[in-house]
Amino acid sequence: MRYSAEHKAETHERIVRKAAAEFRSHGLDGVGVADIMKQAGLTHGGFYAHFDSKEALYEEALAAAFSDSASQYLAALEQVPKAQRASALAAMYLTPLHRDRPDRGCALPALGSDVARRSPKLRARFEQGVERLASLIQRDDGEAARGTAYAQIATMVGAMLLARGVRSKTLSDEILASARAQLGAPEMPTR
Amino acid sequence: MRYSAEHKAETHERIVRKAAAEFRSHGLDGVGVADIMKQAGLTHGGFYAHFDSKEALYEEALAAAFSDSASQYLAALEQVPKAQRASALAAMYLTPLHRDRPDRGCALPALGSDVARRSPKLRARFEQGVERLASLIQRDDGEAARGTAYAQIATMVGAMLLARGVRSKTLSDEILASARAQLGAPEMPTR
DNA sequence: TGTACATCAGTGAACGCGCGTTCACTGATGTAC
DNA sequence: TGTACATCAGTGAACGCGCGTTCACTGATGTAC
Repeated sequence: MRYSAEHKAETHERIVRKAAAEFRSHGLDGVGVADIMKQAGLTHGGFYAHFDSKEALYEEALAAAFSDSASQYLAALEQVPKAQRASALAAMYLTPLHRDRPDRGCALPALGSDVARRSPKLRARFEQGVERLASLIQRDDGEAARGTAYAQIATMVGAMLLARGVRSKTLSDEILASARAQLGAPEMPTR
Repeated sequence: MRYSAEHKAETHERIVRKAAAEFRSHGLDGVGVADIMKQAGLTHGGFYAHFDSKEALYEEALAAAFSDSASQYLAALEQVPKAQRASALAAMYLTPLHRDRPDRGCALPALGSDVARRSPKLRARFEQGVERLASLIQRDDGEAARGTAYAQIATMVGAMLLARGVRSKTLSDEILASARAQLGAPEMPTR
């Protein structure tokens, strides 16, 4: 059955979106091509009409994950005065909801350990995600501002990583709370 | 060929040590039982004389990884006045050498994303690693001190995660440097 | 003390399963005439 | 405008490979007598 070009583009995007969620939930090795295709309502054989390899999907899915979360944060931060954006981002980021829903959250803590061992191409995508998140909270483009932004992103990402890895919910909450406090994030975050 | 009890214990420890290094380098799914046994100078069949399953090895290897790095840091920090220990740990931790040698480094950034999706048992081990690292820099046992310690660990772990994930060496160095600056770490770290 | 037997760490072949990828095929729709 | 052919997204079986795990076997050493 032949389909139109728009139909193909839609299908392609649907696969990428599902993959972006599944990879963040279960890791790059934790989901198979067949799983993802099934989630997109297709059979596994058709995968290669859309992608050269699973690796190619990694790249698109990672980019999609960053686009999702970045635009989410961007929309919310637009309504916040520049001076408060850094702490507002921390407040949005460091929530129990974000911890408990990695499939919809930031790909940095979800896939960081994994991506560090993958291809330079994939790490270049990861890098774009880091830069994008950092750019949300840079007040100006001085060197010092860049440095501060990276350190804050590191705190956010590290806190999320630890909060997800730890077994005790109490400790997990405490880790998020202490990172929020460190970054001057308001107590009860919006969103 | 039968061996003495000490021989068995030595072999067991050798397997665990190799596993601790290999898992940190290549991830829990990135190394097979056969790889590890080969590294320990044995064949894969003998694995089950030492461990019930690969999962059991995960647990021992993670504990061993934390013991290694914790005792390493502990020895160095003993010679540092209590008030400077937090920044001294940051200086030791946030080095290019640590970034480039995950096999000998902290398991938190190396395996965090992975462990977050594993069994509660494994996450309990991970939690012990977090507590251990945090305890190195707690000045007293007040609640505030605990919180500060967690936030600092998060910054260190997050910075290492990002520094390893990013493709550009320049950016990677910059991330480490900004986290060091954030944590008041001396410029040229020992070790 | 010397001897026969039991033990069990380690070997290497084999099993079963899942996964990425390939391939022959389908059939609805676009295109050429 | 109508018709024959070409295209190609999607199907589902199959392939090949790696991996965790099992198993029959080995043989040096500990133990019982």
